[in-house]
Amino acid sequence: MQVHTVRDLGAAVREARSHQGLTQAELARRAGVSRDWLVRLEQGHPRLEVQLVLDVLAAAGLALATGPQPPETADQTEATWDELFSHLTGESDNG
Amino acid sequence: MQVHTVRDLGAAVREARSHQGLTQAELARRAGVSRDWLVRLEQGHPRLEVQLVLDVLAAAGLALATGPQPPETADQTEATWDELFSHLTGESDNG
DNA sequence: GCGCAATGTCGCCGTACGACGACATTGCAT
DNA sequence: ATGCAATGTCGTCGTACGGCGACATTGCGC
Repeated sequence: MQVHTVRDLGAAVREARSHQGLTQAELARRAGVSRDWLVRLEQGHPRLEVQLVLDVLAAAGLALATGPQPPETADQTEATWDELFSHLTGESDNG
Repeated sequence: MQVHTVRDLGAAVREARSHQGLTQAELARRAGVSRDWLVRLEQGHPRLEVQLVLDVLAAAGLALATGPQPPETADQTEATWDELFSHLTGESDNG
């Protein structure tokens, strides 16, 4: 999933969290932040400490990668979140 | 390039910047941050505003992506930075 | 040796962060 | 309707951020 704004990060965290059945309180606990703060992240608040964001990403089971922007990118069809998290929500999703 | 800490982000920005022949002042100008701040980012300061970080990433020609952590990841051999930026520093790298 | 550009550092100021505790609201099961 | 868990919001406090301007240092060319 491409990340351009904090809203994207918030959405990713929220998806990952709910797909794992974690509450805000639990994820915040694991990541070492306040629940209050986690709410702000999921809402896309722009002025958050970047290291805390990275901590939460990790605690939520999300990896982050960077690299050169492709010179020109049209519409890249990406997998849905349900697909991305299929290995967490239910191993056997066929049938 | 995997991003785990702010140091990783700082390194990525610095690489991208120098590979494009940009000065700190110029990149800071384009991203709308102070040069002072950009120095802190490249040094891996952990308490930076995440949205500003994203702005600089974009201004430096870096894309950011997130997704579920692979269940188990051994040592993934990645391309070197020189390879990643070959299309910026020199189009023709063959021969 | 000299000048220039780039980088890294410092002190100051206005501002918002991040944690905490309490509360209101929402969603769901019974 | 009731009870409970989860979520979102508010006010307060201590603290560091982010921008600014100036300076020291470094690296390079001549």
